[in-house]
Amino acid sequence: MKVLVADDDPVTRESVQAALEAEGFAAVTARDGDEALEQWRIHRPRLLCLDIMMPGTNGYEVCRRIRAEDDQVPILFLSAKSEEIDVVVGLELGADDFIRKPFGKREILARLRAVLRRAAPARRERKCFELAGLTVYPAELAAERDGSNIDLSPREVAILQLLHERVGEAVPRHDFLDRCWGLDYYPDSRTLDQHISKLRKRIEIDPENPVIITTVRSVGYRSGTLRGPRPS
Amino acid sequence: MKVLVADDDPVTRESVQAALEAEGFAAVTARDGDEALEQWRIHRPRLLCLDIMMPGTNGYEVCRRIRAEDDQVPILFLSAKSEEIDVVVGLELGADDFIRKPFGKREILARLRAVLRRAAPARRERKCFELAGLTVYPAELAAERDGSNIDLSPREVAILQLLHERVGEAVPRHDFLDRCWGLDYYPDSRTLDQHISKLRKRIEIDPENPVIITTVRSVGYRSGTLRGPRPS
DNA sequence: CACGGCTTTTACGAACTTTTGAAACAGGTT
DNA sequence: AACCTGTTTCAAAAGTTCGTAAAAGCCGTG
Repeated sequence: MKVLVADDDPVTRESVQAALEAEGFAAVTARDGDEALEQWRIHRPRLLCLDIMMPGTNGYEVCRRIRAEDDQVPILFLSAKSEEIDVVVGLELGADDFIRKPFGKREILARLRAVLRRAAPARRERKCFELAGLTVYPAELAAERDGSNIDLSPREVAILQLLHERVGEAVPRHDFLDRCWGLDYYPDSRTLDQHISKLRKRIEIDPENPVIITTVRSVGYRSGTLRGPRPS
Repeated sequence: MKVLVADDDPVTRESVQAALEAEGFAAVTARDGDEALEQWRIHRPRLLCLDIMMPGTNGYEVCRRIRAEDDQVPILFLSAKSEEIDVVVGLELGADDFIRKPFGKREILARLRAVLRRAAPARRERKCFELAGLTVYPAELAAERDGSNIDLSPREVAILQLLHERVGEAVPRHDFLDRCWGLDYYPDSRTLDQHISKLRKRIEIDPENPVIITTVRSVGYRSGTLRGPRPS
């Protein structure tokens, strides 16, 4: 997830960058407002942290210009002088949060996540879905089959969700890694197989002859069948 | 939908008003606590945003007086950046959320809607609610199980309330911190676990095998089981 | 300003999950 | 049948997350 950090003070800039990168964000940096705008156009980060006081174009102005093009992307202001932050500015520019310096690594990460969570598409996942007799409740990290409950880990739910989204399709292994593990993560090992194996043991009636998750050799896995579903 | 905004700072008051009106709410405003009470009697808004520090009758006091007449209407506190929000006091008074200034338009709208959504279906429960055999009396800061009484702190009530609102769901740890501790709280520690642990010792029959509050590893906690128990 | 009662943090073991490497296995080809 | 390729399983190593006791921190009281 790309995040833009704009601050003229190299110490702040770099420490924020380091904190973000340590948590798996890709930080793009800028030294001043104009550079921020330029980087914004190039990278289109999913979130911006803007220092208010910067040489040249200041943070407010950068915000205003970005808002002209995109009124969605979350913007978080950093400021050295708390007194100068004005509530009205926050409301009018569409800022999402303000953080006063000095701030801790934990604080900025927590707020940034809060902002992302809030800005995230308010999509309410459907309450449950079914996969060959197994009812999965994503919000509850649980599933049910024949009346008995099975707890699932977030990863397992993600796997089942992906299979459900593409029922009948052979979903390539790589897509699972992408979706369930995160983009640039690439275990070149038996990780996925292992998860599938464990999952089968818990959700299949007969794990030796899987019905819910079937293997598609040299491609990946599939749930359900194209047309003509008969496990006969 | 009528909303009352009480704040002695005209800038905040007017910008919040504008933000609300832009989204289709009818904002009624008040400059201080007494005016807020007066407007409350006249308009009976469906939601209140109260600044904590106001000349004369402060926000907490306004809340207390309104609660004497109506323990349903959602109340949301605004607080200036410098003051510590006393979440415990707020929870005791029956506050529904806290917002720290300065705040973004999106933040206040998001929180306001969240509060409304929460309050809408199951209005503040009559007097009590049940959670796996435990009857909780929020107003009395107490619970009852098998006839014996258990005293609870406001924080504990808040935790149980959140679990009740989302029975069956795996409620993320962060949601507890947000709701039960308030903003600006970034514990890097086992604070939540500690509270859960203490709570379990007092409310569970067998704290080693919790039934009321179960943990959902890597997510948070859950109470109860699947909501739609049978899609049969 | 010490004391008691809370709450939060620290510290660390226990429990659980994920990853990995090795080896057995299965399907399809030659 | 021998081979090649990709999959499954196993067991153990790594890595996380959780629970809790104990220490530290807070706050109002006497």
